[in-house]
Amino acid sequence: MKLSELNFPISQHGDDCRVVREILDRVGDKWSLLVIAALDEGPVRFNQLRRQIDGISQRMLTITLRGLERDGLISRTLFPTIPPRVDYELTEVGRTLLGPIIALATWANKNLDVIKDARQRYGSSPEA
Amino acid sequence: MKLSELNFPISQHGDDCRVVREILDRVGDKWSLLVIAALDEGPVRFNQLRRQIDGISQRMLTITLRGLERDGLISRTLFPTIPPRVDYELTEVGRTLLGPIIALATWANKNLDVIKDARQRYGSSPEA
DNA sequence: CCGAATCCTCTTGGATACTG
DNA sequence: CAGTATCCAAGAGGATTCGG
Repeated sequence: MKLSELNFPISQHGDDCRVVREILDRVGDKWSLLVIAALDEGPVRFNQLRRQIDGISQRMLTITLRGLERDGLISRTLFPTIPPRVDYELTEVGRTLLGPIIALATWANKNLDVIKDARQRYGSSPEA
Repeated sequence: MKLSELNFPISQHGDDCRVVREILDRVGDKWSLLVIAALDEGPVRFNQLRRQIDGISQRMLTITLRGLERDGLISRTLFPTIPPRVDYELTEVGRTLLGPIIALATWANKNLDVIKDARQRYGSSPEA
């Protein structure tokens, strides 16, 4: 399959761009895919997510979760207990994103070493 | 398949992150995937790419191409003619990325409308 | 525990002008 | 044609502090 076959309604020339771009604008940020990946196995609480993702700040976790909720990819459930408890969970739509993510992750697992090697060589060739 | 099954050598808890993150750090920028997509059908020259991608600046095209070349995803061929001519082409490794990209693009085509609708509703609920 | 608000820094990336 | 170099604006994102 060619990428150009994907944009039936939209483009004529190189607008393969548009579609790819629009996804990247959603999930291409620093944390979105990680949050989705972290929700792979079921509902998770806020601070649990925070520990799980490692490196994410409270602020960015909140922002990322809001964005994903806003786009209908995750759902937020508040238990009005004291202290409060909030569960985040993938929606039906959100779960369908796991496929592409796994495809990317699998690719990464296979090719990360190759890429790192390539970078090594590239970095050492200009000099010396 | 679960995402957690992917990280055989690396992690123990939520480090599903690492792998996904490392790819995103490579191709998650504003232009990399678009350049790769643009090279889908074969070798392309610099300014041809520039027109094809639409919106990319000369500077960013150069930077993006260097990065992808450095990582061994594309190859650069210089024809020392006057005026000079440079062809960019996906490498073997680079072509394998087309699969995951297409998976993402396909997902986007299916779900972009759903996402936009979700955002509409989300935006209108707080107020009113 | 969950989150909002403020501040401040660093990176990304666009515009422009110049070279071989 | 195919870049490189410089300048600059905008935004992403971290640290910290406060609130329910």
